[in-house]
Amino acid sequence: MINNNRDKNYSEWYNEIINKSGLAEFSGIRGFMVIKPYGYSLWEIIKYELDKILKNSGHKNIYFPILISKSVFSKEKEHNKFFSEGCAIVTHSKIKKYNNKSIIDSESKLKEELIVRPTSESIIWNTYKKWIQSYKDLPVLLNQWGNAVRWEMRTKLFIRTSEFLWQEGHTAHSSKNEAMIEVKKILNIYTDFLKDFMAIPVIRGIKPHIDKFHGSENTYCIEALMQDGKSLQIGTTHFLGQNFSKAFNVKFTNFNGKKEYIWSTSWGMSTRLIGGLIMSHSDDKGLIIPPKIAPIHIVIIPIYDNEEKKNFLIEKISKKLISILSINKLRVKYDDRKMFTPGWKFNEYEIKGIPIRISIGKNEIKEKKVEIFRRDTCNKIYHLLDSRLPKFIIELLNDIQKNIYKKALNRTMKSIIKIDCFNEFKNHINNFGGFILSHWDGTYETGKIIQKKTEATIRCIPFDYGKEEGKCIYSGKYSPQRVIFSKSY
RNA sequence: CGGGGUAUAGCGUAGUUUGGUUAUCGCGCCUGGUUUGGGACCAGGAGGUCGUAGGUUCAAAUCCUGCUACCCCGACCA
Repeated sequence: MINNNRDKNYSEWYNEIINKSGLAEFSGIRGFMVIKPYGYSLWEIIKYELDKILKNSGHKNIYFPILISKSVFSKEKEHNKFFSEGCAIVTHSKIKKYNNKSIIDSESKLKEELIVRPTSESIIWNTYKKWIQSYKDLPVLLNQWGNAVRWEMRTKLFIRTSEFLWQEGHTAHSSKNEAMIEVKKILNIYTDFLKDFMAIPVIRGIKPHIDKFHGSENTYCIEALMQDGKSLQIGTTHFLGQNFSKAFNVKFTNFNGKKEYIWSTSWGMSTRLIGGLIMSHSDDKGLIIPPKIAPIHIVIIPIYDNEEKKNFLIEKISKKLISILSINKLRVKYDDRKMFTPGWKFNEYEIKGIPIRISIGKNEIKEKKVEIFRRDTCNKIYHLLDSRLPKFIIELLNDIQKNIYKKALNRTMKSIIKIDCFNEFKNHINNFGGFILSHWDGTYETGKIIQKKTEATIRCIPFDYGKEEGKCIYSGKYSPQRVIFSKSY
């Protein structure tokens, strides 16, 4: 049972879901998270599926060190300035005992401080310059799975933690056009991944310049709407232009024998995906996990009887069902622990968001059927214990996947609204949240004033909405198209 | 980083105002038994440097100070 109510206290509901489902907890060091077995198995599946897609699209994996020397880190000025505001710095290499206390050995001070990577552009571009000489070496399409550390002021499990796990792609291209294509291609890969695997609909767009990745020319993003009406930036891709190749002096010789700076991109999605997943789908009974990324698709719970004979039959039938489902590549768990009652187990797996639960007891044996519970709707279905059952379950999983997406899509689409009056805008954002399509004059100042007065920010200039000219909702000045406003995480 | 709040067994808590026996209760945990169709029941048991470091006092969970962590609000937020 989740005690907090989604509608009343969203933040505490979110924390309770994570705690009770066993996904993660804070570690005792501010902002750093322990990902527990169930949470990590979820991350492993997300990683496995996304990794497969990235490899299929021509990317290879690499691994760069977690530490970056201060001088390398400092070379690209804009990105350096920004990340310098909050990073972890390694300065010493030894600890010694002094008056029975552990203290840093000042003699072990490093000649040059090392930065725990907040992102890897600098070290990667410092290395790429050794790898790239000719147009024949291009494109470089690499991806890294790792962690990053950013000294965050205010943290929230999975949504913003001081250390997070992610993938960061870093590509090098011979032309601006090719780099632009890459940035948009990855954004579409992310969009499809969110839709097809995580069942999360997103809005694609470009970040206003005031909100782009520092060191990039442009940042593209996908934004997802959470159940409390706030937006979450769930993935980004950056067109870095020639900023990093110039900062690290990475040139290639083109077809005509002339030297040119390289065009580059970077892009990433992180453990924030899990936060978005929780806030998109879960309800007051716990997590709801789309089958495609569920660590367990089906849990089978035997309901025991007093009579040994019947128990034997229950187990025999359960095990047969498990083997059939496993052959169909379904992840099945059989929970025959006798120290927990069926009711206890039902609650447990509902909190954990397992898509399908099957109960088998004396009633099922008598009537040669099974009780099937689907987590997304909490409906119970009965199906005969026959050869059509595996197919039925596979189709049911597909249906659950679709239904979870449909629900999130309806919620998101229903929230999108065009507003042209500032008072109406203010009221709407406070009462309903959601995505608001309004005109903006494109200036930093107007964006800030609107944020101060409404708490809403410009999430993105969307690709798929609001392509008409108009007047800024606040200043009345010219606006080339509508942008997406919302409160956000 | 600023403002506010909190910290007592694995979790949730009483006790703190007004210092004074052996720190309260529930859940969980362990043992035995009966149970098992929506978080079972009975009996017995274990578990505490009261966040941490100091200070005041005959005496500190309780009063004072520093530190740390967590929660809420704000600032910040590829």
